[in-house]
Amino acid sequence: MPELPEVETVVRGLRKTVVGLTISKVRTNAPAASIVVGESFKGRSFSSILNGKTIQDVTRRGKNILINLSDNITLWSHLKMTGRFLYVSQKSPVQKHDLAIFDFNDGSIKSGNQLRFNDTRRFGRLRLYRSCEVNNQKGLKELGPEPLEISSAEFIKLFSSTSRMVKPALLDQSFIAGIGNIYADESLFLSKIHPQKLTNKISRKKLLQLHRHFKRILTKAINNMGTSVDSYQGVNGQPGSFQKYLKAYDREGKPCIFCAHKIVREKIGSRSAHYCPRCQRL
DNA sequence: TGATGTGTTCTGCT
DNA sequence: AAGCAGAACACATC
Repeated sequence: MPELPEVETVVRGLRKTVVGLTISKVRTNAPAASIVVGESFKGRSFSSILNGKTIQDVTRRGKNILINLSDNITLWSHLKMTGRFLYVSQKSPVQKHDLAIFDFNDGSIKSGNQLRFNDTRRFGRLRLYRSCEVNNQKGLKELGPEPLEISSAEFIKLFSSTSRMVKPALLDQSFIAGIGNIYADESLFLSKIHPQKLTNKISRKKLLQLHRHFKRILTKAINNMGTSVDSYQGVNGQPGSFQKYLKAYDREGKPCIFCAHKIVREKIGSRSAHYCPRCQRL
């Protein structure tokens, strides 16, 4: 499942492969919901807008990918659960779930590769907006702070500003952006905080630990090119390797690394939470 | 065959 | 107002 480290890995992969290239052709094979064109384009098609545009840079906001194109146009993508960008040879067979295929001008590039947006579950999105309006779109404008940028003081302030269970809060993109189930469970485990603990009832000391731990975990996961417990792959098809460092997520029934008690898995805030009931007390 | 899980958005409840 | 539950989305997997 792509969360911040996986999305960051994809962004870095796109920077290495397609920045500087000019789009020469776009083919789509997607349900209407998967590809959205902003109203200011007045009914023009996705492919006609993209044709001839040069990819200038690629950035990330939370779990969102922003591909900035020439003429102040931004291709905004969210991978949801199974979305992928793959940079592959034009000869590689088109897959059933390749929803969009981008060809590039040859120019000086001789690779003959193309970029494909593939999504088996079709929850992922590609959206086109003018760069000046993209940040005001629903899904981007209400995002909370970036976890790798927030200071410890801001972090403590954020947690004291509300009273809600910490696990659902961490998953709430408007509370803090980019964290999903894997890294929420991992950071709460290392900080020894129960997932149902209320945000404003966590001690300052524990909050500082949580702040430090999730920065450390996210950074280490990025360095390992993400976590592949399911189907996640980077732009070149490579899996991540952070799964070998998981201590709580996907370890139901296995011994806690601190006390050997079994890790439990329980629905909290309608999402499964993995934690050690002995180390993480309410 | 049917339940499950996954991120996000939406609706409706308290 | 804020937070929560549940549904919906689409599909593979078990």
